[in-house]
Amino acid sequence: MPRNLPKSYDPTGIEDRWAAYWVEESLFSSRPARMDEPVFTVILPPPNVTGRLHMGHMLNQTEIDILVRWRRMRGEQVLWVPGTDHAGIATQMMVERQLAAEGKERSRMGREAFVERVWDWKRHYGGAILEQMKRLGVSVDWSREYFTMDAGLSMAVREAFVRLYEQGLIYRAQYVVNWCPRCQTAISDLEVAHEEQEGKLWEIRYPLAGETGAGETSYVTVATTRPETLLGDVAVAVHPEDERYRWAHGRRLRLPLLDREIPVIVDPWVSPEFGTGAVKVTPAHDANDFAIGRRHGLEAIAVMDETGHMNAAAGPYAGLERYQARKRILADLEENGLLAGVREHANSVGKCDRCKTVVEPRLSMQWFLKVAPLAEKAIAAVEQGFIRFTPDQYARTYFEWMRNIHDWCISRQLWWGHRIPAWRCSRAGHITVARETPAACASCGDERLIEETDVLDTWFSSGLLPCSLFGWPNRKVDSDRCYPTQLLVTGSDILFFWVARMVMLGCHFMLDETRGDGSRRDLQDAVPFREVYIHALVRDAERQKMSKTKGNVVDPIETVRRFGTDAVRFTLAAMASPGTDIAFSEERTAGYRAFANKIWNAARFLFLQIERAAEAGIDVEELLRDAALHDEPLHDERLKDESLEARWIAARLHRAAEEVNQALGEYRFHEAASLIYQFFWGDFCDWYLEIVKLRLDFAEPSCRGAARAALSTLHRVFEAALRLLSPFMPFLTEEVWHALYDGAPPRRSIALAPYPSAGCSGGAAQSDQAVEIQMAILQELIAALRALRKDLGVEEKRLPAAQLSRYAIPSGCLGFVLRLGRISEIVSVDRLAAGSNVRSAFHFDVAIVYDRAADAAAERDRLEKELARMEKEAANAGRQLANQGFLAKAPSHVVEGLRRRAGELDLLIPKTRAAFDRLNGGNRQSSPRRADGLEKPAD
RNA sequence: GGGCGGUUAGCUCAGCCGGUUAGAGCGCCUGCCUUACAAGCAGGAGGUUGGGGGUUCGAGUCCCUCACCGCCCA
Repeated sequence: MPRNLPKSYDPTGIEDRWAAYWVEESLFSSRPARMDEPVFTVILPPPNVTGRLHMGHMLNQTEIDILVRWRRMRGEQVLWVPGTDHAGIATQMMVERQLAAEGKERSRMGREAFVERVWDWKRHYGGAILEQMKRLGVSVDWSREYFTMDAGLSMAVREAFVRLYEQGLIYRAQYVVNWCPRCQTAISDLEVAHEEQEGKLWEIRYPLAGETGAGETSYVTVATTRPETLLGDVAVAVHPEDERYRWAHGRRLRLPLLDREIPVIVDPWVSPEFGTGAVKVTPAHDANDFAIGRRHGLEAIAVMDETGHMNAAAGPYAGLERYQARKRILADLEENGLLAGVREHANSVGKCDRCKTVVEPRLSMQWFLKVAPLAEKAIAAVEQGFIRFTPDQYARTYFEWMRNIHDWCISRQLWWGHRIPAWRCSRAGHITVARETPAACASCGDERLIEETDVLDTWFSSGLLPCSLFGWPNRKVDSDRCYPTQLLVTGSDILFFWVARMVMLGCHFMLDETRGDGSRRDLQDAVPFREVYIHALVRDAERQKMSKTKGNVVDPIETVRRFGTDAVRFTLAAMASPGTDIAFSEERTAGYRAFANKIWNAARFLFLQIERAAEAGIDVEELLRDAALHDEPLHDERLKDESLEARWIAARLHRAAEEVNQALGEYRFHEAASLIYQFFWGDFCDWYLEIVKLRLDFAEPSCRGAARAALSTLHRVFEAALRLLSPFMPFLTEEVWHALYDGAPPRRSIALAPYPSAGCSGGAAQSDQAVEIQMAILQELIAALRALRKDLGVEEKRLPAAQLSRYAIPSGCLGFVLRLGRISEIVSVDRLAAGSNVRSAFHFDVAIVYDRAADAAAERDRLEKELARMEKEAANAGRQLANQGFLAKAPSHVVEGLRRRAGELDLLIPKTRAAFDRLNGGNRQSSPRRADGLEKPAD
């Protein structure tokens, strides 16, 4: 990498090159070189194998990558394991669509051929999202890439299933489950999204059977939102205390349209306030009705098939699609005079999370996991602090869910996934659950076994990842080193789906597991991870949720192409304040692209100086070699740079490093990003670079020593700052860092270099603080000079003289004050002339000698505002300092600080007021007077 | 219905254990192609911290309440 950089930073080719280099060099593979040391293990939340990278992934991966790069640079052994999820429903749908395009159908090709076809698809297209991750340069260990259907992971899934079954925690039962008629599978409660929707509540008369009662007592009116399920009704239920229906207790009704006789039953579950107070009971198509049916020994009549069409039991309506059936049934009821009324009714409709089809509760045989015993341990693990959530309010959400948990329906009627290891014998229908395909029924020895066709919920396998990825239940070595993982970073949307289930399964299985040395794990070491950081959602710039239908989806790869990965990463980090959603904005990203360019140009400046030094005959390479990887830029005795700016920039670097390290430790990405931004741009570029320009005079023999020292400081601070930035902007820093070492860096990558720390002094030392205070005064002085120039309208090219009182510029600093303040000379005087060319600060009064006055109106305005502000503040301070309560109770540094501030105001207010008064007086004169006047002393 | 979070500059957001003058980026205004950078430099304007009440020597920060917005669960 030559030190010859183009004028502006173009990430395009550079990023591709380094992304490839990091993968080729296996830079982030964790060789188990140090077996005895703990490994900082992180699992990538597996994206769907069908997925394409979206902003949520990029945020997630940027955050993990920053933390992981940071820890790696701090010398920890880090292992970040990437992989993908087989995503049962999504992948099956994808391949079915592909087949449909070829005029083929899954059912006709058979299970084996279909599954083979999905594997084909996976081999061809399944790696897309991982390739995108490679392009983004995430520092994962690619040699450990996983797929949830891999043999080892599948074996763990089977083992987990069998064990849970043997422990009585998995059972098979007829139950009303959430059924998606489009996906044609059961889904879990979590996969149903409830939506408030304007619907209707129909009131239907069920006449008394076998007798013709009179008026109100000749029928019972029920209310329902799903009239088509009426065909499966087996009873009408009322509340036992509901006086309106006491007459109907024990009577029988005639089910409209089908003429089946059904009883009126009483059950306290019925809410008299809802609808008419009488509800139809359809055990096969409603979970609550199913429970009532059980209590009353009622049969369940299914009237729909798995596609949402009416079946034979629906009599004349058989074959109709459910909403067609609803229409027809309503029309027929109306015709028969049985429709008593229709009301608008807002009800919550459950939709399939994946395809948005309205879910149809359906009675079917499914496999369930009894979660209560698992939840108990999962709750204890968080309660006892073995798992910590950030932001911590998620712990409460987690508890809320865990404490109200229902059994988990884990079977799916799909072909793609982990097939449930169960067999049913043909003789008696006994179930045999086994690790290996059994030869005969475990109960009756029947050899005619039928394998279960259902597969497991995808989350069942991802829930096992922390265990299965590190070899559970076989290899202990990896588990001992890598389990528990240290950190999980993920979005709140999968808190229950994934996080909670990993905790349940991890605690359950690992608690039984012994380590390699035979010792048992307690709950503290059975948890799947020690820390969970939950990040926010990425929204668009208008804070709208990104969605394909709205068309406001920001494609990260496209955005990266336009602004560079580093800029996008930095944007995400800078906006990732814990607990707050990110409104992703392109303007902001453009701003951080500018930041990248700024650093690029700072590098160009440094390289130019190195070149100039070399031309002047200085042994630059030696200088740079000595400077490699120094966190203490000023600790080299041979190159002691004792200038104020050198000591200042070193102090700032240490302070920034200390604060960045602390912020990252607490997942405050936005704070870390902003600290680095402020340091690099605000301190290093705006001030230090401008000052150091004056020192780099290699030609003048008397300055050579100082110039050499200054170049060394410049180089060291810049190099350390690159390392500070590297986890946030890995590409730019890698490129510049390699260039800095002219292609022969001390490590293969900046990512393997040490992260800057607060320095051996442990942060800003006493002397550093004095330097920072001194520098702050000089900055204020320079700012005052610049403001004065502007007020007085001094032409850009002109360098007027200045006068200064009450302050002596420290030795060695005059040069840069003149240069940055853009003045020709600065004369110390005892008292300054008064006029609009004067600015006062607590530490100094300064004036610019110029033949024009400032705009009086603007100046008056400014002074008036300043005066008002200061007077208000002084009054406030005065009141507080006179308050005995404050003096007695406030901590001493607060009181001291306020006293000091009051002292400053005591000095500044009279000065400002005098200047203001003078300006008012002066204004009465017709023409602007000369403002260079020394005729009147300032107060 | 239950739970959680939010409301701070034109916009997007910080603001830690309550403590001295509420910050940043972008945008805006003014002037500059000052040899690293116009993706830049310099100077500036911009705030009754959603309303009301309380605790406190002291409240953007803690408590109560109202209004509005959002998320999760049923």
